Amino acid sequence: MSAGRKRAFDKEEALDKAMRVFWENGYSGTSVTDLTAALGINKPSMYAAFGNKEQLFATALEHYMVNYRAPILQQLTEPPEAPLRERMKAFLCSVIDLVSNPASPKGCLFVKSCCESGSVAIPDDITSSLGNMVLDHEEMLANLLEAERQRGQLPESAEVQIIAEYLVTVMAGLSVQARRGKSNEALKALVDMIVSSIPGAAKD
Amino acid sequence: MSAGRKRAFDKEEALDKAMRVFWENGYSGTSVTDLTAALGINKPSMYAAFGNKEQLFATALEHYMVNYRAPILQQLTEPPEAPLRERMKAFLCSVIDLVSNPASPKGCLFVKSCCESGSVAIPDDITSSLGNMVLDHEEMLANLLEAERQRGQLPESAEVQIIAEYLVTVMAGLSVQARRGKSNEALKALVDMIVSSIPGAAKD
DNA sequence: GTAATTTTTTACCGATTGGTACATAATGTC
DNA sequence: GACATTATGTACCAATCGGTAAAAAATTAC
Repeated sequence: MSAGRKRAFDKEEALDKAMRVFWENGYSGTSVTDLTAALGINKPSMYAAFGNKEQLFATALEHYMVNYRAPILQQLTEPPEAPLRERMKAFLCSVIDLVSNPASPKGCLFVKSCCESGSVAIPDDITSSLGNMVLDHEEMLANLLEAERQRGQLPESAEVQIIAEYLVTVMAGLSVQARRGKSNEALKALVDMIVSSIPGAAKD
Repeated sequence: MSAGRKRAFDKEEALDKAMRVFWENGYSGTSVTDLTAALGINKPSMYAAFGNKEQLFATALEHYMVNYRAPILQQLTEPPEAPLRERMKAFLCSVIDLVSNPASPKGCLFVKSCCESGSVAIPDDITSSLGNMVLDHEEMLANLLEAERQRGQLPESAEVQIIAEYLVTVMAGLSVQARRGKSNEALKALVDMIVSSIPGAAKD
């Protein structure tokens, strides 16, 4: 065990709180004072634990992607015996539950950050890593859909790359709609229509 | 004619420049100094002409809605003899041209602002007027679709409200995708898939 | 020309920004 | 207990934030 005074706060808890401040207010809209107030710690403690504002944001964004966004993907693959159409509906409903959860800021932190990226106030490192994240996400979806196609859950002619990009686009749109106030129920009323674009899987 | 020194800059031109700064960097990411630098004027001139930062943003947003976003709606109604499906494609292509125009900031200022809305740094007036704008937009689309339905361009059973919300959702998604770097061509490859969700209009 | 009016320029305001120096407090090692 | 190590609290930094006071410059009305 290393020597020294013990940290008086839980680092993982603090990270989740910081993530929520960024989620609510964005990178530019969040001040270091906002963060330390929400975390209940002083600035030197924050800087010692997380580097600086930019590094804390990057860490918080990754925390969000791993703990909030990534788990939803599971709905798309399980249970494997369910029709793809049903799994897609469940997947989209989970997305909607995330972006319109009453216990969290509205919308998706990732989508919000993408909209903010490219601004002069956003560090270049963050802008480029956000770009990579979207590409990775689309690639993962495309691979997953390709596997479904080979299993016969999509027609042979299905363009999995296009479908993946369509899904990412719709997910981003749902996030914006939730952010501006659309209810969970209103968004779920769109799911059938969204899924009906998927070739083959759309058939009842 | 009123007395006094003449304004040395064109107010409408300055408004368009200010709009582009907000479009690129958002409300929180834009400083008054950024604005005066882009407009080539001093701060007192800006405050005299546009009030303050918040009022200038509200004016710039309206300028955007009227001059950039609203004209696109025309693609959905003209020419009236074209099939709705074709007009919808043209409409979505115009949206894509707006959000991925090389001569403008990427994405849609309106969508970007919706994502920023609700943050503590955003004045409440702006957040609520953004909410109204989305509702107005959806209502306008729904009315327009209802007229098409009565013309026989949509099945009798078509739920025009749902279709309108679906379209607004997809438009927001396209904006986010453009912002994070997707090309005009890549986005247009999604149009057929998007339109194929529209009942009736989807049939060739 | 003179007065009234409006814009521009310069210089400034208090408050807040992200970030840190430094002393103190608490812990583990020996 | 002495010492090295780490965290905390206070107090501060230069820079920038949104916004303005006051004087000079330019214009029209008379």
